[in-house]
Amino acid sequence: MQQKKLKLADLAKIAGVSTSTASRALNDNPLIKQETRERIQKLAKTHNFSLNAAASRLRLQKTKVIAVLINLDAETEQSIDDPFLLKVVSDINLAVNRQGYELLLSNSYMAGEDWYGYFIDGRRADGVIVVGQGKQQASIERASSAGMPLVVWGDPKTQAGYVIVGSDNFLGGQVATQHLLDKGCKQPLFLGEPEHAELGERYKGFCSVVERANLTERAQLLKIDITSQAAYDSINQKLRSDGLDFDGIFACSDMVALGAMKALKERYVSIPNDVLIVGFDDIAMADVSFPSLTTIKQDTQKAGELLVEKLLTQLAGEEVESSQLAISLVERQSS
Amino acid sequence: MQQKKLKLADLAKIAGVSTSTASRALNDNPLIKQETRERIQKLAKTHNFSLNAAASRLRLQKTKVIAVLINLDAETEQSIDDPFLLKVVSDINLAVNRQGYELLLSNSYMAGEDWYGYFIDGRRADGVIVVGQGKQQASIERASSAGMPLVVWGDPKTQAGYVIVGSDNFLGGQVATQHLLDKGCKQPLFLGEPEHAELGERYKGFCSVVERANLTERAQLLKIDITSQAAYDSINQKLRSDGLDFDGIFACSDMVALGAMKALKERYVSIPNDVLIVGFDDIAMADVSFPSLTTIKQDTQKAGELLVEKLLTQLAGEEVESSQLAISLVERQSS
DNA sequence: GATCTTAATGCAAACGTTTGCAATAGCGTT
DNA sequence: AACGCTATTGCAAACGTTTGCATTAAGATC
Repeated sequence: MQQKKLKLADLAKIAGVSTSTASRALNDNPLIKQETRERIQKLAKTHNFSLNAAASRLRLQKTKVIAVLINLDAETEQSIDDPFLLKVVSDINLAVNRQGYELLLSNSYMAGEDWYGYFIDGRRADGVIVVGQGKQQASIERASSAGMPLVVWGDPKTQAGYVIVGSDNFLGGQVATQHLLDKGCKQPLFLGEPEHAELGERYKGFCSVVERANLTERAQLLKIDITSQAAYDSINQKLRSDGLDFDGIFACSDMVALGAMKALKERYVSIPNDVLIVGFDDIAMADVSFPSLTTIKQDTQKAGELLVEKLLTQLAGEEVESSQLAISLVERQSS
Repeated sequence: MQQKKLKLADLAKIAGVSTSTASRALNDNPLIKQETRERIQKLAKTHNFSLNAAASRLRLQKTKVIAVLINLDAETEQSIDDPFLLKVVSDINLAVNRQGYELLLSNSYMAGEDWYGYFIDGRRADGVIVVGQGKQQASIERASSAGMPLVVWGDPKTQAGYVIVGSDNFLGGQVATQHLLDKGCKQPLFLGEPEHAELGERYKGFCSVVERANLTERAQLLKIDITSQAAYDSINQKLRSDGLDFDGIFACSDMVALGAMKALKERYVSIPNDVLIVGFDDIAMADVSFPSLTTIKQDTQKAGELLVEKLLTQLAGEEVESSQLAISLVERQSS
């Protein structure tokens, strides 16, 4: 079994130095002679010694932890199932680790109302990355103005008192829609939820292109919950009631696009011959579906890096600004 | 801006009691008069007071944190992209929170070799949930025999010195394969990686059913990396070199199944008329693909709850045993 | 050889909780 | 009036680091 936990003092005794020296040695403090440092570090390794993070955090008043707060709209407790969001979290995780920080995975359920108190005063994390602006914008705003180091994954165009990193959703909407038109679409349909911050920008992009092409009369908006199931259902229903009165879909996300695609395929509407489809996100499934899905790619890896970098800069006391990530059109069979 | 952080002593002073009383009051210790307790709790709320978790952990020698260690096979640093794994993590997160614990998201990159030292001695977490047995079984074994509270998501049939929670993969393989045969399949193909712990069991289930039906001669194994891309590539290549010499596929995961499906559809092989397909996991995409994918559903929510429950039981000092989750066949259009 | 400088190390306080034990107050019993 | 009992509360130590300051050792300078 495990022998009793070594503390720094024990290690120091073994090495025949004081705890201060041991501490400094482990932190590679140049005050300590190079040789001594190496000796103690080696000793620590052979004895499987680890510093007590709790003690260290108490003394240093910082945690080397970044909290990631997944901001679910749902009032209902439920796990995330959009693969895109999960990908974002996973890429943040990587970026966080690469900077030598650890990642506390949290959500509004744990953090309660007073995020500043919970995370910062509570010494659970040094800063927070919020994934998804959702409807809790009030909580974000409050935490931010309380001085909490904070970066949000959302739409950078949002006018807010906090730093936002996100794709250029407006441009993405334009590119996607323009692509539809270029491919001959005359009756474009937007499938999504314009109330939502990021998706709303995509819709605005859609509208601007449609207007420029004088197609406003023939364009449509189909408002749905942003799940593939809802997309499937509502396209189905629309086909039943209105028939096929559109020839191109810009879906607000890939999951939504895939749901719509399924409904169309079941009714033998040919993609891309009868209806063109463009999605958003570029999740793994976009490439694997049949026909494969044309989409707007969001660079989640870059996103993760940028979110973390901006947060660390804030922690260092410097001012930071929101920024927008470039998007790119990935052309596949559905268009 | 933020006024200076209140400490327990300050709150106590405001309330006109000692810190001990304040501490006990916040922890609802019955030593303190009911009335006093309520008064102090209310005061804490109005002043946005939060206990310093670092100090608390130092003193208590426990963290109320559970670490989730994602055990990637890949030597290459890379983010996870199998939606199923992410779903598992997300459901663990929920279960962890429901028990009043927090979730530290980690991976072998951060934890290094000496997991016990890093998590337990380092006072970063009270216990660890490992997702995926992967190839690091040695690290797991070592941590476990060092006495680390630990539960692994994997295949419960594995003979190992640690507690495992997982689906009945063998039975799942049998059910899936039997279903193929019931639907008239005469030349079943297993698509996956039999070396892998969980997938290997699925393959064994496949074999046992095939044997019982005297189809061993006509059954095939196609060994691939477990990504949809690899599945797509290898089915493509197989069609080119061998032609269509199978009429049913049991894919080791839904992502793999979807990759295979795409290859088949591109060559106008009809699903389910020419080839039946059954997957494993029941990710969201299984329902949305066209044709929708018959699959073996794993109950990730139950998994999350069970993993956490078993870990907490271990923390309480009791012995725990591995256990198997029931699986179920979800029949859709692909079969 | 006394003094100064520099390099390396040690001492002890502080971070903010929790808790065993001691202390106090209030009240009934003899 | 002294005592014992119970219900509350307070005192002070301990958890294991880190770091400002003091100290020591060793070499350099006059």
